[in-house]
Amino acid sequence: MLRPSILLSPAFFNRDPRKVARDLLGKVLVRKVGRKKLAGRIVETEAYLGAGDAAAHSAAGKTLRNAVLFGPPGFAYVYFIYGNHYCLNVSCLPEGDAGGVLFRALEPIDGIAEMARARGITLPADSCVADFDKLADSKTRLLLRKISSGPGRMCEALDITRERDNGKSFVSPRSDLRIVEDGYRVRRVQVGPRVGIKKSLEHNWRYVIANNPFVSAPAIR
DNA sequence: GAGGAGATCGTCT
DNA sequence: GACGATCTCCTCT
Repeated sequence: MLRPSILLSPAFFNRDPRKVARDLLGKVLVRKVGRKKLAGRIVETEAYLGAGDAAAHSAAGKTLRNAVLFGPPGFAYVYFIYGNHYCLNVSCLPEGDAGGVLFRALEPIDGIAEMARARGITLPADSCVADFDKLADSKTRLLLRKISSGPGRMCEALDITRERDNGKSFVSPRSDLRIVEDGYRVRRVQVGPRVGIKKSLEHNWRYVIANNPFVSAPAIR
């Protein structure tokens, strides 16, 4: 069940992607599919900058694919990767400056059964993330983790595709893709190098909620 | 549990 | 034509 929530404003995203990435931890990503609501707490992000960041899609300048990153802050940049997966980002910085935050993992909190179904996962009837730590059944814990622990998994769980969602606003109350603040407080944030890239490895621009079981592998030590 | 390899296709050069 | 901000399955330990 969600607590009362406040929609994040464009100003929240109109900042350095590294600050946005850190501050997004603990916020809730909400997806509306018809009358159903799917939601998950953001537990892992990565920041990508513009021209100075060789690992960023925007490093080589504006193209048809990455145009959203150069647009106004608070919009969805969705791309297709490895012939199999979609990845979801949010644009940061003012229009004209490229920058974004990649969502890497969510802790499912609403519409869990629907998200599991979208991933082809069948959950036991009594499974509930609220008491994850008390779940004795390690198989159920593993299944819950597989719903949205990874950028590709997360997009599949939320039914996000480039065709439908690229360029969508995260900050409009009418959008079916929103990020809200529900008062959750992050106790500790861990930082580390970004995953799956070969350039700019010296930067620790991956942010995770410490000890959260829904963070994607490899965990930061 | 860890590590390796294959799948598969859009984007860019 | 090469590469990639990934995931899953399979094998080995």
